[in-house]
Amino acid sequence: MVPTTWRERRRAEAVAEIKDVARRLLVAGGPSAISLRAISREMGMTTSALYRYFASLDALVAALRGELFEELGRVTQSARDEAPTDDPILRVLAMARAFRQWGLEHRQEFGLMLGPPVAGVAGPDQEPSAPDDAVACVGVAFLGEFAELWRRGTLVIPAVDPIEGYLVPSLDMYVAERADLEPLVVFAFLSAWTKLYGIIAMEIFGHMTWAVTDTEEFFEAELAEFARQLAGETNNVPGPG
Amino acid sequence: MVPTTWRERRRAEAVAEIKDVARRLLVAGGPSAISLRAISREMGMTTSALYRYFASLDALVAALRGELFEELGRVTQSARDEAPTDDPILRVLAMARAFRQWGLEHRQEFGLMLGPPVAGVAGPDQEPSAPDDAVACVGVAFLGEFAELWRRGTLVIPAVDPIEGYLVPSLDMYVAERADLEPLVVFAFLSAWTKLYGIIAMEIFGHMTWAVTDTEEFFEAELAEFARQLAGETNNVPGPG
DNA sequence: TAGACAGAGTGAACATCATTCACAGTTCGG
DNA sequence: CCGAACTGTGAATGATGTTCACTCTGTCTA
Repeated sequence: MVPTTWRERRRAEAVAEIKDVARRLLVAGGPSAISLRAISREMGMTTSALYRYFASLDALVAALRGELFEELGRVTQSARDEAPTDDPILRVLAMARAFRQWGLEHRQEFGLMLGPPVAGVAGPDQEPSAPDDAVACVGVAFLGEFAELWRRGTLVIPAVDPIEGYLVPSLDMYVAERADLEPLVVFAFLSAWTKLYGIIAMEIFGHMTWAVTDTEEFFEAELAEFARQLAGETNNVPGPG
Repeated sequence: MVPTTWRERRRAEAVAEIKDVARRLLVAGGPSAISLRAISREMGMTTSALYRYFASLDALVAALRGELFEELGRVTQSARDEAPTDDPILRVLAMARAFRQWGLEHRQEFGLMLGPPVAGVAGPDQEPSAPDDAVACVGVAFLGEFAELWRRGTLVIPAVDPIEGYLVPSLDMYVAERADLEPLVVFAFLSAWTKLYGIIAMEIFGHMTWAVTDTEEFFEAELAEFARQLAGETNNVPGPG
C-alpha cells in the first residue's frame, strides 16, 4: 500500500504538488482560477502532462475537495480531543469554534466544499445519497457527541411531532458502538448541525455584513444560547417593556 | 423615466433578453455556462455587440443577480401578504416556506445569489458592508414581522448575555415606522434568519442527503418547533428512557 | 430640414483555457 | 534484457472574454 518503487514515490509527490498548486490558485483567485495551464506553468511542465495524473480539471478539483474535507475533519476532531473528555457540550463547542475558525481562514476552500455543487465536480451524475458523502466526515463527529450526551441522559431536546420517516435509517452506523440512536437525538443533532452551518456559511459567504458588525461576538452569543438550550436552562423573556 | 424613444425601448428589450438568455444558460449548466458567445449565438448577434449593454461578463452576472434578488423578494413578500395580517407567526412561516420553495425550484439561481461570492461579481473590491446589500431585501421582510411580534408583546425570546456592540446600529431603519428595535429582538431575528438559511442552503446545495431522506418533512418539523419556541411553548424532553 | 453626434452592430484579432493525439524517453518486471 | 507500462513533449482543435477600427442608423439640435 505504501509506495515502494521510485516511480510510485515520484508519482505521489507529483500528485501532491499538483493539488498544492491548485489549492494556491484557488486561494488566490477563487475556483475559476484553478487552471491546468497555470499549474503546468508553475511546475515547469507541459499542460498535457498533467493528464497523466488527473483525467480532467474537474477530477483534479474533486480530488482537492476530498482532501480539504479530510483536513477539516482532522482539524475539528483534534479540537474536540483537546476538550475535556467528560463534557460533551464543551466538546461540541470546541468543534463548532474550530469549524468556524478553519472556514474563516480558508474561505475559498470552504466555498468549494460547502457551497453550491460545482458543475463537473459533484454533478447530478454522481450517486446522490452516497452514505460516505464528504460532508458527513465532519458532521458525524458532532453526531457522536450528541449520542454520548444522550447516553448519559443529560441531553434535553424539544419534543418534535412525527419524527419518523424522514431520517436516513442507518445513521447510527457512524456512531461508536452502534448507539441505536433515538430519532429524537438525530433530530436534535440535525437541528444544531444545520444551524451551525447557517451561521458559519452566511458569515463566510459575506451574507451577514448588512446586519452584524462583530460576527465573532454574534457567533459566541449563539453558541452560549445553544449550550444553554442543551442543558435545558433556557430563560425566556417576554415581550417589550 | 419610462423609456419613450424607440431606441430606448429597443435597448431595454435587448437588456432584458440578454439577461433572460443568461438565466437560461445558468439554469441549464450552472454559473460557468453563462458565456457571452453562447448568448450572442442564441440572439443572432455578434459577441462584441453585447458590450454595448454590459461592460463585461461579470457585470452581466451581477445585474442578473440583482434581478434575481428582486424576484425572490417579490415572491416571499407576496407569500407573506397572502397570510392573515393579524398573525405575524403565520406570516413568518409563509415567507419561510416561499423562500425554500423558490430556492428548490431555482437551485442555480439560489447558488449564484446565496452561495459563496463569485470572483468578479461581488468581490472584495466592492464596498463590504453596503447597507443595501441584496441579501437584505429578503431578510428585512422577516425582520419586519419580528418587529411586529415584539410590538404586540407576544414575542418570547431567550435572554442573551451581552447583546450590544455587534449589531449594525441602524438596522431598525428598515422597519416600518422606525420601531426602535430592542437589540434582543434583532438577535431573535438573526437567530431565526441564520437558521433558516442553514436548513435551506444545506438542502439546496445537496449537503443533507447523507442524513435526511425527506427534506420537506424535516423542514416542516423545524418550522413547527420554531413556531413553538416563538410562542414560548417549548416542551422539552429529558434524556433516554 | 441638414448635418453632427451618439448609439448599435460588425468582423478581425489576441490572449486565455481544456482536451486530444502521435510521438519519444524512462523505468519496471518477468 | 527486452517488452510493456509509465511519463513527458509539442502541435493541434475549439472553446472562451475582451479590444479595436469600422460602418450604419436613429436622434437631436442649429
